Amino acid sequence: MANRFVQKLSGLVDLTARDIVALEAATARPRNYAARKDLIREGDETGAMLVVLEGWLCRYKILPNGTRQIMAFLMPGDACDLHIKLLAEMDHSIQAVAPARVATVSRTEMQTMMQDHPNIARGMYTAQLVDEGIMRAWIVSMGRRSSVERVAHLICELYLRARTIGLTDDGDFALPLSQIVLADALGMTPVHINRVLKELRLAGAMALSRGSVTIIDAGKLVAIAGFDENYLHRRLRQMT
Amino acid sequence: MANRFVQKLSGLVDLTARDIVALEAATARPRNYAARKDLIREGDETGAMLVVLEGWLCRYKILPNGTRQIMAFLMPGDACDLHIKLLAEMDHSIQAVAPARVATVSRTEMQTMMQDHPNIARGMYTAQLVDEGIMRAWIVSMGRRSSVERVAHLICELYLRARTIGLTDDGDFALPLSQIVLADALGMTPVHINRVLKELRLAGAMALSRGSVTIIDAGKLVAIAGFDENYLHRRLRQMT
DNA sequence: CGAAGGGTTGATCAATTTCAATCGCGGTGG
DNA sequence: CCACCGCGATTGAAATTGATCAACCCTTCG
Repeated sequence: MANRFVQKLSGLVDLTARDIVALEAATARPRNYAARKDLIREGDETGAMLVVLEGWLCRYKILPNGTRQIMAFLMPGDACDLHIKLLAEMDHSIQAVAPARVATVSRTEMQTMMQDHPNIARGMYTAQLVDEGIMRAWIVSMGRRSSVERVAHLICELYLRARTIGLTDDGDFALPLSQIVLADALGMTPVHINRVLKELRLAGAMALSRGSVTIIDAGKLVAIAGFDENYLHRRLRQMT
Repeated sequence: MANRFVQKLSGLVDLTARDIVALEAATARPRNYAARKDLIREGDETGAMLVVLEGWLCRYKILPNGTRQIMAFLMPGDACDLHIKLLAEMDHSIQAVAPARVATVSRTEMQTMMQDHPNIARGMYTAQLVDEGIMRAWIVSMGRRSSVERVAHLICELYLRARTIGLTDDGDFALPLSQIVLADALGMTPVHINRVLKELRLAGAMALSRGSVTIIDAGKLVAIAGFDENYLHRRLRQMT
């Protein structure tokens, strides 16, 4: 099975065979985590950078009133928190939302690799910029989109991200997220998520069941979401 | 008047006299922008990094339905989009919300400075991590806080950020944001912002008028917001 | 002096949450 | 093997939050 980290970076920059060897070596000893297992908790001292090879993680925070907000999903190929060692402690937690295989790369290891492999450095910085764009898109969704638009937008985003790392099968892809997790990510109640999903299904746009999404009518879904993929910056090869 | 960029970075890392000279040289030729002036528009080719010296900017995006969402405020000392040249085009716009004085630093200039001044490099990466934490906090606010909590939380954040660069005067600070701008930042309507501000004033927590905020009872405001300053990472000196 | 842009308030409306109940499924212990 | 349990999914009805619509006021600025 392909190394998703290599696959993702090679979608952002050109990698040489040497670069690929280095990336594979750095992620050669992954660990497995069960769903719902916390990898890092808010308040923990900062540690190594994580690289997701299989499965899904999320960043989240629990509020004083007990509600939870998910701020990001990390799927295979995604890395989190380059340079994180510069901060003293984590301001949020990271959890596996589905069974995951995750490699850890220490800051020094990463720094050495980035010094020796400028393509990798460029790729990492680019990935970080894209992740920031994704966060901004989430802010926009939460602030100014209705619940239906919000759900549709998130599915569009996740579908495209999954597709660039080869995890989609035509209009289908595995989405190992319960409606409760979706609710925590979109700032809604599980009850309302359920109604919105029904609406999208009846509209013939998409259907979610047993851990996988079927895009029934992509055009319709994109129209409902008001989705513009520019923030995912998928056309990078031609830049300097 | 102190160079706010220097002031901000020296709150994150120790700077030598040489570092400070380099930073001052890099920001020596700022330009002035009137309120509401766009510095960068969505779709523009990416350019230099901006450094705010005086005044306030915001990042924002206009949706198809004409509404606007602000995703970040940039105050004096804040820099935006280190490495931005790695992306082909901007996925959002940046505008002055108040009259601003802004320096631009090209990517090569910045790279040279970071190579020659490791402290500056550490400071820039740290600042970027903090900015990401701020974005995540905004996602949490939009997703899981009520309108009163949201307003209170934003004011707490802006107050602390302003204080670390020396822009506060006891419980007072200049907040050059109209209620309309606040509404665009918090995903609410101006009408509702107005009612929430009234509520906070009547509760004796804070008051906003003519471009400045007075924190009447900080404890009360923090309690209403459920504010935890950890995400601003203000105690960094002791790290490696 | 007049116009424009914010700020303020009231009344009504719509979206989403809350509360409550039921259903279905996979896993577990007997 | 089967009854039971717990969690997620689903649906209905009531309650609440925040949006919308519509004035009016005040200050600033040309």
